[in-house]
Amino acid sequence: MYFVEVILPLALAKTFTYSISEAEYHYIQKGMRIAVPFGKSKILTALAVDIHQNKPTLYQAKEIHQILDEKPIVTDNQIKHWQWIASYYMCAIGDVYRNAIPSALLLENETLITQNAGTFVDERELSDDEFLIYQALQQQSSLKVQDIIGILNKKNIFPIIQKLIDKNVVVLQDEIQESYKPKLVRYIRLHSKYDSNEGLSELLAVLKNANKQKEIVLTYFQLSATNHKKPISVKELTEVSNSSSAVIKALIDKEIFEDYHLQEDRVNYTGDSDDSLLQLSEVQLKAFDEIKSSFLEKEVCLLHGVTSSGKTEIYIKLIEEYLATGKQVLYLLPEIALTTQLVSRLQAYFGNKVAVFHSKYNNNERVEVWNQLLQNSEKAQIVIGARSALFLPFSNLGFIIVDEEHEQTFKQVDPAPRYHARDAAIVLANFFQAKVVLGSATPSLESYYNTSIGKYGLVELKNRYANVRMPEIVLVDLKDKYFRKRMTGHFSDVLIDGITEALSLGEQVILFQNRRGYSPLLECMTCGHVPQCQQCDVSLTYHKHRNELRCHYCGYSIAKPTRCHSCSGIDLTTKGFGTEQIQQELVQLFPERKIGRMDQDTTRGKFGFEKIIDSFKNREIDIMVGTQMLAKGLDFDNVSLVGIMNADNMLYHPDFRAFERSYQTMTQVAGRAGRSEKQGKVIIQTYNPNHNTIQQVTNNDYIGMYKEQLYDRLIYKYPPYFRIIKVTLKHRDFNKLKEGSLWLYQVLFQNLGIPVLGPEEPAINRIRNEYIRTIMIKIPQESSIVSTKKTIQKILNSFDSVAHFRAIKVTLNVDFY
DNA sequence: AGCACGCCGACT
DNA sequence: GTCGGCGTGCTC
Repeated sequence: MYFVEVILPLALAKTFTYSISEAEYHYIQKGMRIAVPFGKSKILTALAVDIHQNKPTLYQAKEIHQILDEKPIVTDNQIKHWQWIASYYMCAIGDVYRNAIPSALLLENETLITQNAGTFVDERELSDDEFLIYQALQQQSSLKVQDIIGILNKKNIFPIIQKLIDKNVVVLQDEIQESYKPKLVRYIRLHSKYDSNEGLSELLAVLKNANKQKEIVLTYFQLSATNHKKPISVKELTEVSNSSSAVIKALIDKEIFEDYHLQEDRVNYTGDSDDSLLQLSEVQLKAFDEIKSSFLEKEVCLLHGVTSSGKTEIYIKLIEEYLATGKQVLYLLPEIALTTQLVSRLQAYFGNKVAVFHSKYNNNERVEVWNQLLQNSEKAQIVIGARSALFLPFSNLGFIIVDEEHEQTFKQVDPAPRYHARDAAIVLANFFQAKVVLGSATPSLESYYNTSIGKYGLVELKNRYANVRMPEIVLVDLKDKYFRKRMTGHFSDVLIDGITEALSLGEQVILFQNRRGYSPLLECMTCGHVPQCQQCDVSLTYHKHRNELRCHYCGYSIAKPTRCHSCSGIDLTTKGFGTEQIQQELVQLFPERKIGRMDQDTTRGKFGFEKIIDSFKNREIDIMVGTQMLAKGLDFDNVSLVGIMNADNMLYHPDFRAFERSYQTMTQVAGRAGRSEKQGKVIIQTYNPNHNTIQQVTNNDYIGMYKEQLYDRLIYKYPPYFRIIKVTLKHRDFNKLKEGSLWLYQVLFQNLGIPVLGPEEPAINRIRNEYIRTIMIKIPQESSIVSTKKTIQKILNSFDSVAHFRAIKVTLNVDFY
């Protein structure tokens, strides 16, 4: 009796046991994928984590369906790391597995049903349903399970298919299909009969009357001469000869050329590496040495360097050192900062050793990076990626960089696993005895705190690279400006003058407005009614370019009404403002200038972001209006002025991190100003110019902000002094939810003996027709996290066993960000 | 999580 | 009389 223990890609906490043959027992290794039957009709891609001989007592183990790998595709360290994530972030191991592995490696469960050609079918012997399937198969050669569900309008179709199989009417085919397909590139070469010298003259004779074709043949010879026998792709030939594929096809048809295919990596860098130039400045060199000496005693080092202090060069030198020792390097960045700018900079230095991994890469590209790592290939010595790159099969990881360490996007919110990539990276590094550098101009309070207690090393860069000065920050008091009628729309006279001056000098301007859309609200002037989302507890946002009202939570949208839905009044006005309205106002103010906008609405698509960035870099755009996105590690060397339209809506977010985040965002946005020799200027418009946070931004006083906020965190019981677990409860029935959350709160409060807050109705208390309540659990430093989590899990289990509450959906967010 | 099963109320 | 809502239990 032999068994394999597997993880399934489902939100199930436990592993499952399947029976295997003796031969399979000797073949299967931990980390291989195995297709297993699950439930009545499903086949899932499971991951083997253990092979044993302990027969389960409570149930009959099913046999596996098929072994999918010849070698493990997941390493022991990965499984260990995934298990840590599941337990620390309180989610199912299946959740981690599903999130970690490229979906192309989770095979599609696509059973194809085809007609059994060999048998004669007596239609009279078929039931109605069976006949419908039979008939459909006369139209198309194969059907998928989903198709049949559609045809019969039934869910349980397997008994019917089984009968058809028994009657020899249909057969099942290829149940499991690898969805990863290697990319093939079409190449071209001269047909072998023209290899000789006589062949060549013969060829020119044949083409005497076909000029275009002759041209291509000549280009081909040119290319093969310059390319030194490297294969010539069809794409290259058409481009260089400036012809069409039709002409090439004609040549292939004439048997002058022949085409062939070679497998190629989608992710390929072809430029030459240039490792001669990078020289660290004295200051950088000092920081570099400090980091290295901090690594002698500490695993993690925080590199706190003001914007434009040249952190990237230090990273590059560090990477170089670890590469030299044969180790792999992981470079984590927030998704949004993963631009071609940085990637090409690294590739320029390290050539083809750099692999990139992020969400805009398609499935096939991800599998390629995965496989390269698995083979410890030269091509993936350095992986640069967003948080999910953490899950790749590293074998010899030596060094991790978490750049823009303070970014909240490192924390995954939905779906589970709700992990923080920075923290999970540190754990991963521990498995490999690897070192970690956290980099930021505005470190998170948590990380800076960890340096103050000696857990992490700290290295600081206090000046900008090449002694570029920090930008000058000008505060504009909006209250005063409105009072004195110095405002044009949302622009103060100071800001307009600043923009005019910068533009007249041929410089570019960035304007930051932390809100997309035209204006958030449409309000009836007669009765004050504001249109609401049907499914969520929010007002709809007005989007002018599509003339519609849209919900930013569920995407629900309606055309902009001409009359108030409530009183039919026609006097509707917009309230508040977003990026789109700023853009409109700019068009009025600077009609001859080109104005761009960067937010979620304008950066869709694989290269949407890059396109906008590039046109700004190429100075096709004079003024760029944008949201958060603008703040994230982008370098523009011609921007001399940055305007923050309204600093207040950031400050007054109902969130314990609001001030920390406002400081970070404003400082980061401000850092986009004045990158070359000239000092940049930042204009901040605010109603509260004397607010501490605004003053700290103005004086570049990180320590002041840190100390003030840290004190608040201690008083109000927040990180880094307390660990936060946020419990979210959701249900369609308001009263049931209210009862259930109160029950859960009371049990948690009574059993944990630590601060528990709630149950709170969040500001937005209904999304997609589900009501929401939250409970906050605050774990003090002296309490055991592990045992607290165990207790919480137990309480959750008993919550689930109360019949009346079990339909309430509960999610846990550990280290809520 | 997803899904089938089974029990009740609103309809052709 | 049936369709379809959702509460319940289970998946090796």
